[in-house]
Amino acid sequence: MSVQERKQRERAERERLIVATARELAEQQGWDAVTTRRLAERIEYSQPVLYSHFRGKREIIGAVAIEGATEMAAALRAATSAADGPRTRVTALARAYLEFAARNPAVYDAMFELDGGLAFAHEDTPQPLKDAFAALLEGLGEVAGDGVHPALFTEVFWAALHGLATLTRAGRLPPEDTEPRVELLVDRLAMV
Amino acid sequence: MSVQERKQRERAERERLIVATARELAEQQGWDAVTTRRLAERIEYSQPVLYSHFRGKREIIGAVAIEGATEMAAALRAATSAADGPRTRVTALARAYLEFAARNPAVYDAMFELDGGLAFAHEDTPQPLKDAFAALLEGLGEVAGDGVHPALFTEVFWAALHGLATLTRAGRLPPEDTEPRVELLVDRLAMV
DNA sequence: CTTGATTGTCTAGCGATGCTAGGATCGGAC
DNA sequence: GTCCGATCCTAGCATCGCTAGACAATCAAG
Repeated sequence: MSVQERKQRERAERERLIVATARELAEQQGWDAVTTRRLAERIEYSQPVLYSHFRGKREIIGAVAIEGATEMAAALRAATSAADGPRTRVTALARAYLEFAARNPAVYDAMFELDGGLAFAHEDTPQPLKDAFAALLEGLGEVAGDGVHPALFTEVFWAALHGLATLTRAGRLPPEDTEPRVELLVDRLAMV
Repeated sequence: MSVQERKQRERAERERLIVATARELAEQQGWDAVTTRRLAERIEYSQPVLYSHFRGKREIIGAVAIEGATEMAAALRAATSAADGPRTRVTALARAYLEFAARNPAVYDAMFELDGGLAFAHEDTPQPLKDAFAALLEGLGEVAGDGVHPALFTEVFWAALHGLATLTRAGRLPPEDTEPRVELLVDRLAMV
């Protein structure tokens, strides 16, 4: 039995290596540079090995997205738990979100811009994605205001953050004024 | 001279045909289906003809984006001019924006999701793009609130709309609650 | 220890992509 | 009628995601 277990471990290890390498390559040179050939060469295996772990490139992107969602949830919770008072918490959450997007552009793309073949807003949505939204909800629900459903408020606030993140990174918004934008957003949207 | 003029006219006409066909094909089957071969076949010319008009596929996407920006600006102005009172205007603007994105997904992608090789937030930004932002500014500047720069307010409001548009279309947000989201956004962000 | 089968991996190749070089063809100018 | 330049197409390159089939390593059975 031990032999099979070892093989399973090695297989899982290699799968992690694939995901980590894809992510690294995407962060370094963009997702366009993440071709199955280059990826295979970097992990020092041949192309078909990738397909014994994932159904295709989409699933690899999806795996990076899930990994990213886990990290984002942790980053958001770390930011909110270090702040006291609803207003401070929301601001910290917003900054943490935008910083995560700015520091991990490829991961953010995998989560929200690219097609990773993941389900959203369904029951079969992967747990890490649900959890990332839950982390948003935890920090934002308390400032939704009277008579406003926390989930609805979170969706709107999240959409605003997502818009700021993507438009800024795509060069549609000048990056200098990020801070006043965040303050305006929190000032107006959050009922504190 | 007349011969040259006719040829120029025909050339311009063919260029319009290329852009219109690319847009049509993208709306019908998505941008992935817009390959240079398929596009060439539809306009009944060979592939290289495309490259005598555009530097590459990116520039074709960019041309669709510019065309879309012109239309969006017109749609936004039509919506705001038909409404009276700041509050009604902003709501109409938001609805018009989201409706444009929902009804012209491929064009919206060309403008904001794909790389059309266009400059943004610079002096060499194409005029239609500047004008679309100007249309937003016209409708939103008056509700920025005291001490808030209209351009900054417009950026934030726009980012929120963009986030709603993209997250909804990508299936990240359930589409049913679009209307309450818009109302919440206008309620909170606009100082009316 | 040998054998046979199963598992794992690689080489080679398919169709499709964006893009380009070089030859053919057509039309206007003399 | 003849030439020349502009215009367009055929053919091809490198690269893409993905897969079939050959090959080698590994393990259980005799």
